[in-house]
Amino acid sequence: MSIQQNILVAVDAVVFGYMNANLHVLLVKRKGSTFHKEWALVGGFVLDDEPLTTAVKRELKEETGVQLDYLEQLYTFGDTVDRDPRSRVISVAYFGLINSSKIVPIGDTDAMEAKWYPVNELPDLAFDHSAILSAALNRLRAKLTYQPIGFDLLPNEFLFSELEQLYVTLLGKDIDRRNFRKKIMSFGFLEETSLFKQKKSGRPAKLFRFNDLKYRELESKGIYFDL
Amino acid sequence: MSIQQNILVAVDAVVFGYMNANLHVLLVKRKGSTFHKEWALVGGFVLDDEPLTTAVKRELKEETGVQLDYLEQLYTFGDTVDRDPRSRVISVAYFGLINSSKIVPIGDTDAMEAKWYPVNELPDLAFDHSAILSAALNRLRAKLTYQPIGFDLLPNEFLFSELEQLYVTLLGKDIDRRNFRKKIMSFGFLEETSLFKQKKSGRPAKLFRFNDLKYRELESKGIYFDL
DNA sequence: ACATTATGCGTAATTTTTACACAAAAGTAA
DNA sequence: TTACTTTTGTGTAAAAATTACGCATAATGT
Repeated sequence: MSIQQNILVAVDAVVFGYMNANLHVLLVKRKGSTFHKEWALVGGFVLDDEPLTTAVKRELKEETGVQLDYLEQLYTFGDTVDRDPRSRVISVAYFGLINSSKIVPIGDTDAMEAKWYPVNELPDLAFDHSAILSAALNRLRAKLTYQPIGFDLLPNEFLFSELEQLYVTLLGKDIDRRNFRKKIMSFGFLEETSLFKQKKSGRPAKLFRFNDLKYRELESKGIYFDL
Repeated sequence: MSIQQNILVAVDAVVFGYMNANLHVLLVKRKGSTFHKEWALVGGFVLDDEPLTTAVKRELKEETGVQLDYLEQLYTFGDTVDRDPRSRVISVAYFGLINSSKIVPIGDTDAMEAKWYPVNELPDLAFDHSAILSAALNRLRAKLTYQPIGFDLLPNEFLFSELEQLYVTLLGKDIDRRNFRKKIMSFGFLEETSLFKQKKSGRPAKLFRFNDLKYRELESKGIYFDL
């Protein structure tokens, strides 16, 4: 078998972070010849002997230094704009989340190269990255309602009101605080800590923790988590 | 930008058909040098200027002559066995369904090259095709419960008992005939025809038809279809 | 005509979801 | 120290959805 192909394989990552009660995406300013100085998703070409997820993590490390808490394959975009005029590129897009307490503020200087953008204040993006980002947003919102994925966007210990706020922000619809709490607690993967957190005013609130082990145990029993 | 890559891009299709009250998969017997005479999914290399779905349809036509009623991207398998020892291959897997009345019996001769296999009597498969098939089965089963995808496996006109049987077979759990019917009918995308079908014995049953337009209208209103 | 097979309904019990209000624990300002 | 504001924490009743369940109808075969 002797196949001659001229298609390049790339990976792109849509990485979401949650800060200031808002969803953010990690973008980098391109330095290459194509789309020079434009904002784009983190990504790049896959090495010959490199697994796809390894490629994603490598690019992420090289370009931003960020480490992921959640990563899954999103979709493969193959019928799109070329990166290099001489060759077609197909891009395997990934979708990642990062724990908000691990977020390193980057790109606040003038010589910035990577930056967290609020999803409702996005700049124009290079390539078809707007389409990829849009697909990732849909996936995130859909997944949020049947998989406890929101915890990967919060710090390890968080207030119930923060969790609630996250859902309100990402799903864009109101939640009844009491019913929400009842539902989440009924799943059994959240545990109270002995810690409290005091805001500027109001009653101090318990901090909660997501018990990943417990979650996996429940999941393996085929239990569903509809919100 | 001058990238030298040695990765080949292929597509593979897991095509499901439903016949004799059983789910089947379309397999082909390989003729190439690698995995010669072994059974495999339909697939092949993507042409340089060819969209991915076009490649899937082309391979399908070339190798089996089958036309699809439903096609969606499944997953990209990239960390797997090489097809060609000289190069790495990543494969974008697709997932397709075919209307059971369009199924052409193939491969019943001795010189067969393509064949419908019942999913519970599968032969060993070439490459990592077992893993791909398994992912497709999971996707099919999951999707069946929130999207009216089962109709693409049935003839245009079908009995309610056939639809019910399909769900029982694919989901592997019992269904209350009356509740099932109520639920499906409540969605509003099934319509009665004036036709009847007579089995060997028993009361003749109405034939139903899936109204795709109506479905899309409902779907665009954001209505969900949980089973 | 009688037994057998499969279709086509309707209603009551149970479970899940939704709606809704008030007390408790802090800070702040008079 | 008291009154006011802010935020957390909980329970119950109404409504909706799901589940369980039985019997009449329309054919075939003997």
